[in-house]
Amino acid sequence: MAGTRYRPHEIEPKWQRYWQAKGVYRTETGSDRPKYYVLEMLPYPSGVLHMGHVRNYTIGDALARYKRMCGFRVLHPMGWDSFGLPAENAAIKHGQDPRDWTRSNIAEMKRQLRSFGFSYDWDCELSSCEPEYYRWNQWFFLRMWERGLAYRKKAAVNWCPACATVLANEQVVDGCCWRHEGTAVEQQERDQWFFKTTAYADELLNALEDLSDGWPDRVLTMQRNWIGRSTGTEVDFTVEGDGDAIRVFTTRVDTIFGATCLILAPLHPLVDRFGFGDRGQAMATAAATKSPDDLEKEGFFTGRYAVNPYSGRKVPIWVGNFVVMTYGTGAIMAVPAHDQRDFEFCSKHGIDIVPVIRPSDGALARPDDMEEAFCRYGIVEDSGEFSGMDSAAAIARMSDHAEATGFGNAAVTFRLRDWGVSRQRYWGTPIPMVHCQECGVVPVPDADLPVLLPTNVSLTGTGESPLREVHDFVQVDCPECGRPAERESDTMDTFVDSSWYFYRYTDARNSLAPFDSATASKWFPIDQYIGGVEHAVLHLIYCRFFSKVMRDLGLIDWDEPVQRLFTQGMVIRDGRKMSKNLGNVVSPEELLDKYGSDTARMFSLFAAPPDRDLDWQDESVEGMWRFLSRVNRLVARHADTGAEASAQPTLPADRAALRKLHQTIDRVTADFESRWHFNTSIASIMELTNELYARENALSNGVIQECLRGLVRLLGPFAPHLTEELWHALSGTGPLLDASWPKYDADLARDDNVQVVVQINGKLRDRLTVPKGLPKDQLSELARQTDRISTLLAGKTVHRVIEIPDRLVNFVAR
RNA sequence: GCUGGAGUGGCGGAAUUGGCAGACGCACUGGACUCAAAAUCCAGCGCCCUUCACUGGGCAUGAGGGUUCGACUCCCUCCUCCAGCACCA
Repeated sequence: MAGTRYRPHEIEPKWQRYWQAKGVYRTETGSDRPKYYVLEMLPYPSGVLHMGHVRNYTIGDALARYKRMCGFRVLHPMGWDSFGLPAENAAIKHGQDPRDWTRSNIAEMKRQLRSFGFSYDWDCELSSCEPEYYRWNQWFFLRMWERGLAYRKKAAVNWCPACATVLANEQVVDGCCWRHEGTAVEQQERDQWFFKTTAYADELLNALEDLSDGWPDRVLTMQRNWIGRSTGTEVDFTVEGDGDAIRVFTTRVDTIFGATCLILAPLHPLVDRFGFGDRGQAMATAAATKSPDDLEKEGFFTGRYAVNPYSGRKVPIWVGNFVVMTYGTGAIMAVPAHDQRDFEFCSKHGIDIVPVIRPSDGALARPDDMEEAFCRYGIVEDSGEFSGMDSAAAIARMSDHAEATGFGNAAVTFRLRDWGVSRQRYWGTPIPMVHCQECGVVPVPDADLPVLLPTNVSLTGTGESPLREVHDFVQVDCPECGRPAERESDTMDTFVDSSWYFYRYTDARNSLAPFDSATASKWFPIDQYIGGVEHAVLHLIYCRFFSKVMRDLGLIDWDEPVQRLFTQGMVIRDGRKMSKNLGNVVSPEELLDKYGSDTARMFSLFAAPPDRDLDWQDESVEGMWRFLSRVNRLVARHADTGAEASAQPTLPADRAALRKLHQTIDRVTADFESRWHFNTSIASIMELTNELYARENALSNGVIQECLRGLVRLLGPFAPHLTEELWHALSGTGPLLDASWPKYDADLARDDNVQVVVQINGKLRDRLTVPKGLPKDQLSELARQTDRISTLLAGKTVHRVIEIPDRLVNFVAR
């Protein structure tokens, strides 16, 4: 029975118990209803739900409920990204076991999620720190190893002193750690495991085009930039004296006759060979700790020369701090006349400037007059047989020439690097590899998976993997020769865990495989993925890479896992992102205690369109509480009347109420189907509520029942507890999710009369109420006859009449 | 520097296709109810001018220009803010 007071703290737990007892959110399988997979990014179990989570899950939950009511079978799962540093740091700080800490956080967060009433099917819950899950990380690692997609190499890697571990390139932000703003990332040489993401660089880039319908432009652009494909030419310069070649990559081979020196990256192997290894190291370290803006271009001459294969010109070999080892070939040709950075470097160090490109409408610059490089395309000069060509033609011909002569070729370079997955930390998936003196690097056989993460490890946070000290773990027999060997002690980046988890949801208890392909194919691709934009180039590239690998392993037969992606905005308060550090957080728990979850959900959807940042204002939450109370009171007054719902108008006001109802159905449905501007959906439901309040006593019983049932169902995806309560009171049945989404009736929604605006010379002068659909000439005739218009038009000549039926008449008059 | 997004009342925001700018909500003001308060209900609420009042008029969507009968919306120039990328050769 609906009470007259809105009491969320009574009804919310009641209906949560009811949903759980009835198994309302269990995923429906084996029906022929169309599928819909709605997924929210899984949280790290920090133990505290914050407003960002609530916003994310409220959007997903509204969509899941809407689709359910529209007749889809919906997969709406939730899990835990439960490996990672905070657990380990808590262990170091408070001496707590990471496993216990994580599990109790999960229990707490799950309780919070349940108290919000999100419609998750907890039967597919997964937690990445459990062996049942992470054994499949290891399984994927072995498959990638077999295909050469997982490999080990010594490399300069990003080292965060605060995390005491290595970071992937994607985890370095402005030269600092993504978790430790202000902690500069250092470069260290280490043996590391990598996943060969670059093997799919072209495909990852090209497939972005297919995603353009369902993914935000912002994310597509970010990924495009991150992959950073650029086309150019690779050219060998021969080192004088020892016949070695230095290969450079350039996008402007047309300028190569103007190359006046070569510049090597400080960590280029030749720098060491020339005897400047230490100096190069020092330079690399100094450069890595500064942002590009503050870095003066510095360098030194190696005393060696190389020969330009096109011109035969002998050029000095320098080392420069602005040349990056990890891009292109780690060496560049400097063309100071046509590249601004080279210009600055060469001017500073007294290296020749030789212009070879002139503007198509001008003359070749004189080196002494140049104040900056001329970087645009133009006409090639002083370049032997290529002189006189325009840049584009020269680039093509010169690349061909390099290839024909054998000193180079056209080439494509990517900014994307292979994904470094080694972490020198405890709380992650053990890498399933063994190092044997005899056999080298040997994979752990499938039959021996999972390689269990040992317990009772002493955690110090010193920088070496804590697992190195666990002798039972490290000392193993070589799987190949049986002799004593050492287990790999690095663990995997936790982004490995989240790269494929959404497949596991479809078959979460499978102990024979990561998932069953046939089962997954019943749900994939993910119809709608929802999460924060901060994962645009981390998770969202890694998971695309994983899907491509899985496809090549024959596990799936599609290319992309996520059909549509939605990135929600941040929650802001006092102009800043809500964060514990800034002390401006609103805890969802507080909100729950004060208003209940429906109010919190409604507000987080109403305050801003979901893709924009949400400005949190405490007073506005109060307004949402008032609205729900209003709905509750309205429905309570008409529940239990025994009246049947009827869409037949009998009283004069009935027609208007039904019209408003169907106009609202139209708007809310449209918002779900296209724009996702739930703030306007809720606004229109408020309008409907206001209208019903205003007409309440003038409506027939049948029509008011009809309108209320419509109202409650429209509100259902946003405020599930209150509407469940009201739906039971109105209809005597439930759950509301089994009720169908209200059907829009265009006839009922149609206005009989419309207000038409009358303008003179584009200025609003009068309004007119006319029957809808009134033809053009009749409309302007009526408009002309009104008192105001006829007065204003008197003595003027009407040159033109613009008529938009049902909207406006504009007299152009003088 | 490059790329993407945004700029509308005191505030969050609306205007879906070039057609009434400010829906809906917050805050505020006034009224009703009440012994009183809370809650609730009703009304008002961009700026300026005009009128005792009814009213009437002008201005206004970051700035300036353009296209159009008509521009928050399209085009050009510029400013500010947010985000991402960046000696990427």
